[in-house]
Amino acid sequence: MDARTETDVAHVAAAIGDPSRAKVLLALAGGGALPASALAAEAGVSNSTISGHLAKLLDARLLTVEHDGRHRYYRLATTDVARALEQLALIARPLPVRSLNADTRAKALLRARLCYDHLAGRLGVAVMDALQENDILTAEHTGTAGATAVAYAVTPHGHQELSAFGVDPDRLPRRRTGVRYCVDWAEQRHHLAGALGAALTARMFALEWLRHGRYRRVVHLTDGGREGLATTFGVDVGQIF
Amino acid sequence: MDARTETDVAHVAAAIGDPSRAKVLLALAGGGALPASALAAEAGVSNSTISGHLAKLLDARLLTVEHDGRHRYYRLATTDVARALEQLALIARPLPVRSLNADTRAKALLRARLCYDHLAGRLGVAVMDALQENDILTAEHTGTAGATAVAYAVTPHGHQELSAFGVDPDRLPRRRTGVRYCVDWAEQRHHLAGALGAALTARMFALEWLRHGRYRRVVHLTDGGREGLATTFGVDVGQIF
DNA sequence: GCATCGGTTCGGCAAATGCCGAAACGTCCT
DNA sequence: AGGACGTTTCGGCATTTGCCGAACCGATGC
Repeated sequence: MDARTETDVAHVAAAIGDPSRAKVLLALAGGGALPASALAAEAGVSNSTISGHLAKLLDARLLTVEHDGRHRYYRLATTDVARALEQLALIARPLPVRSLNADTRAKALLRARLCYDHLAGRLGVAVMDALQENDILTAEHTGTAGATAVAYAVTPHGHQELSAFGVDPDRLPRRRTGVRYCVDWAEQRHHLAGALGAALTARMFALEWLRHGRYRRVVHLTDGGREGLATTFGVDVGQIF
Repeated sequence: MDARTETDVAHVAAAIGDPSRAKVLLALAGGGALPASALAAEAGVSNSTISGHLAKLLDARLLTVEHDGRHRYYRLATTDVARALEQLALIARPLPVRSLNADTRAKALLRARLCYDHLAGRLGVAVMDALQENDILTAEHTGTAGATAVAYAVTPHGHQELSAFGVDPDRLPRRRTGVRYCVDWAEQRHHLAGALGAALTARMFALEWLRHGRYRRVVHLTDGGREGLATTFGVDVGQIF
């Protein structure tokens, strides 16, 4: 039936396991696409060096390229790649900060960042909390006592609210799990993922509640966003920003 | 609040990303503990070489050691490590088979294997299916249309059945999610994980339905197991073995 | 059509890495 | 106490790997 055999885990891991390449992947973990030169700057190496790295990442199927004239835009190949990165981050030690710049950026990432295509960090967790408190999402601890399944579901009320907000839960891409969570590596708590998380995040960007930072993965909250989150979803961002 | 900053993904990935070390990790992915010499044999390198590798894996927090006299038993540090390996396997290419031995082993892994502490492979998926068909587990596609949450839960009926089988869903370790699924890298479908999956698997081993193979990760189905699975859970293993 | 620009390829260098055998270490057994 | 055993440490070797600058390639634009 299935021709698949043991898989070459070492090859993929080796592809990720170089500081420069990891920086590239993390820079793309915000779901965006960047040209080789930008990635070279991000990793702090020359163009020729990054080119070799990118070739390796392509070979390992971690990235894809889109040719566009003389530009080549690289992005993560699948959401599975992003998921693998998050899973590794869950195990990894915190990295010592090397510069003031890196420090402020690290702090920004802890506050609010993109986990491929949905909101993560303290803001992501706060939104997740607020959605539950306002009866938009329920944490269904189905099963009994010990055997709790931490499944999240959209309530009927939530269905209304979300539609009013501009995210129709019925019109999400089919082939992807709608409501899903992600364990936030920094907060060790859940934030909203899946198709719904992505759609909600996209809508917030569309409404200019959120803005990309200098690094796409970093997310900034606008004044409108601060107000919108408070009035629409009851998110108190006071603790975060 | 939280002192965590950007994490050193590259370091962990590099630790996994060597063929010998990956073999070690995969050998331990069955949840067992092995001494250094056994791991050396598994990876096909000398004792001195494996010692260096093990030191690296310890440094990256992927393994833990238990000293026992002149033996030292190594095992995966956390379930997160196993999860990361599975996630990487989901991306990785199938590895070309090098020997007849490796081929039969690879086929055995596809049939039935341990995913750290619960059953995976075709058998794992078959059990998962049967549990649902027999109303022991329900796939609650909560939410509407597009926003389906694929949460699994134990039914009241299932609660009875499982208790009768010797797995009390109320007495599972608290600190772990009870009902959980895992995407099987070979089958691309769900198999049962979490505390319940682990308990169920353990019980099957206790009843001698399952037996460890030469490699702990490989699982063999006994005659009793074949019958037990059929009568108790309605699993048809005809297609698999 | 020629200069420019983004990107890859090539050559060469320095550093890191995997590997082994020999030796050292600590534990167990007699 | 002495020998066997499982494991780690050390020294040395061959290979791989990351890095850069220079040259090259193809698309763009004046």
